[in-house]
Amino acid sequence: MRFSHQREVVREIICSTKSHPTADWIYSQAKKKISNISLGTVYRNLKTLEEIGSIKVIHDSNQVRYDGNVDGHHHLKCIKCGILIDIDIQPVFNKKKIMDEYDFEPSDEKFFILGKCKKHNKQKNRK
Amino acid sequence: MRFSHQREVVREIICSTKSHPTADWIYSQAKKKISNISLGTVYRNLKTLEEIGSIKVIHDSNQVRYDGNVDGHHHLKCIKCGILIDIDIQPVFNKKKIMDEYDFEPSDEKFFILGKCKKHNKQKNRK
DNA sequence: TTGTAAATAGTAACTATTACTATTTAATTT
DNA sequence: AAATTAAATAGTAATAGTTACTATTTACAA
Repeated sequence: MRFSHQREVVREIICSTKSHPTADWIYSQAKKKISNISLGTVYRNLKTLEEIGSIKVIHDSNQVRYDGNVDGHHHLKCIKCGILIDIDIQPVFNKKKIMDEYDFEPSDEKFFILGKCKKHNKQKNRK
Repeated sequence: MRFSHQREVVREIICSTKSHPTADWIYSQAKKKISNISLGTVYRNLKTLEEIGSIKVIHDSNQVRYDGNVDGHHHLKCIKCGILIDIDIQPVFNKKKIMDEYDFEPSDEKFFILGKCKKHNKQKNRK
């Protein structure tokens, strides 16, 4: 694949935030560096970057978000403000039951925990 | 809320299948019963039915699907054919760690297991 | 029955994404 | 260093999925 300045800018924007941005936000940030960058270019490069494993796509309800953290991890999602937070825990499940009962061969998991983030829970003893 | 024949038809279509249909498929089925039903009516009723808890919405990659099974359950997804299969297992995770380390108050979970369904795995001793 | 507000059908509008095409550019060859 | 070439781009048009709008219909209460 040929080097592309636009692709590098898009990649850097995604990999330098933990905010799980949308295509539109990435586009607005990219325009700060390349004022005439095209939205189509952003979308094309998002797809390319995902294909080569530089970023991951998160389907968060009806929004598509992008994640520069490509290590296996999962997410907390606040039901009040919608923020997505990376977590490094792995859910445990009965793999044998899945294979035996459903005749299914698991290879990956996507796990979302919904709830209230620190700004929105009712915890009393907050610092 | 007022009774609506259209809403009942939509609900019945969703609740009588395990196929996790899309809005479009529901619309095509609904037309068999009410030939001039409007797609807008289908969408409006999908939203209403979700709000009153009669159905659930599943965000499956870039597709929106509807589920008549409203009991807490999760899904297997085949990476070959895309089929979604209901599973009645619950993932186990370290809730205390989530609360302590992330200051997050979990209330619900969404869990997808990706892999190969019985039609697409490599199991030898199939019946 | 009649009155009414909710729900509908049909259509237009909107949003996110992809497709198209002439031009530009990275990288290779001379 | 200039010429070559195919990949990538900018700008625009098209598409798909969904929501908004409005005149008409319908459930149901008075």
